[in-house]
Amino acid sequence: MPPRIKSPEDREKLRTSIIDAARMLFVARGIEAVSMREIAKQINYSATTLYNHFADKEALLQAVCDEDFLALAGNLRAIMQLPNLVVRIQAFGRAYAMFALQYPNHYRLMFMTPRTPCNLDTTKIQRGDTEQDAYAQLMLVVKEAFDAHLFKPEIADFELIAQTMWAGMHGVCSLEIALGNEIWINWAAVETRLNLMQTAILRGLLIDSSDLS
Amino acid sequence: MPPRIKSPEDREKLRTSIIDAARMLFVARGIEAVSMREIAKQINYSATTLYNHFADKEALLQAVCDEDFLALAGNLRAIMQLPNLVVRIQAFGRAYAMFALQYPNHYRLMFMTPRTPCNLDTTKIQRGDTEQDAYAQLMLVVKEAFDAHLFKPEIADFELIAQTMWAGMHGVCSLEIALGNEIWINWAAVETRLNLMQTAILRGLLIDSSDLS
DNA sequence: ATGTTAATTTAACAGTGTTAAATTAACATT
DNA sequence: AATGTTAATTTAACACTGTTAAATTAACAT
Repeated sequence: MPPRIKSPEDREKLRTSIIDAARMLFVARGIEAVSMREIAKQINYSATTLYNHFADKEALLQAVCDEDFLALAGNLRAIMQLPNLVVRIQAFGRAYAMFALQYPNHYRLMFMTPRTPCNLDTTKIQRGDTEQDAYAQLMLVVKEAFDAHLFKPEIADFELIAQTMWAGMHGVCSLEIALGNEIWINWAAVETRLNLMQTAILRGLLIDSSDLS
Repeated sequence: MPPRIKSPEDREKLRTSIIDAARMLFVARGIEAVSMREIAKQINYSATTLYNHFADKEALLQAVCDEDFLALAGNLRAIMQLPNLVVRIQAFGRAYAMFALQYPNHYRLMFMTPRTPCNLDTTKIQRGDTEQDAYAQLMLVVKEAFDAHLFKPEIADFELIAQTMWAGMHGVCSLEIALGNEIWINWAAVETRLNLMQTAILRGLLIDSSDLS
């Protein structure tokens, strides 16, 4: 039996240790294959203790996801500094894809699993904050290129452009995660697929795509 | 207690009635929310009876998916007759997306859920058969356009082209299914996203994209 | 030493997928 | 017609799941 925790700091420590244990197991073996009891055992607590910190498994999942969204946003922040707008967009998409393929179980949790829509009250991510929200970052990058009139003028909505580029990279990544091992598909290398997706979409959207990879 | 079934024909009938019940429940409420007991009750059998026809829940799932792959391929077969190659490709992608959005739980099962790779022995789909396999159909359509030199010459692999177009449409559909209700995303209408995805990719891949939608 | 509070656990509930064993209906054989 | 055989079906159970009410128990204040 572990020593009781009273101070708010230690309580917070326990909370994050639960999240970390949950993440480790989720990433290693997939979400639904991991039980609350296993997570608890990992940190030498009883399963019921988890319910003192999270309403239910879903809430714990949400907390894990929140941290991961923050991590993704952190990864992408450096890229936002690249001077050339098109290069920046390309690097942005590439970094996003690397995150997806490096942590497939994670990515599945975050972007491939329908769940009850994110509760904006319980989440700790400031949506729309370009420091914390990868989607807001994407929007920023695309809007800048949009304002610089890099995109074909018949496309009036920069958010639509952003969502299309997102969907393109997400399509490659999620197919790779879900069906990458199916032998009846003669997959090209995933890097090749990512490259073609990106250049194809950019060629389709940009006015001048003469110097794409 | 239902009358016992002896003849192979009735056995087959029962088998498909299990599959149909499973599909109905899966589509209505999602995969993991449906139990074997529920499926059994739907057809007034005991849960154990299902295990006389399917090794486990996974095998039953596989059987449901198989029939759905066939249905999808059936949907697409009519489109293969369209004379204009580019129009055919566009209609193909659109029909694929309609299938995805009309049966999201289904689609999730088929294309968004990683599972042990399809067992080619137990599946009844003839992979590569353009009558049964939607992927083979896509390959056929794209190859025809490829052989007609409609695509930019620097892209040497027609299968890569097909996989990219697939990933594009899949990206829009799967994001819609997984995150379509998230309120922190200001989604454009899904039809609009599908349209832009298709024209953008085709503009990026085709030599002559002057008369796209 | 006693009482209070809250962190933690134990024990339980209703559910899950799955299986061994027991039923029982339909058939063939005597 | 009575019996035996086969296999379809069910009952009962196992080990697990998420979750919660109730019982513990450690740390604090009085």
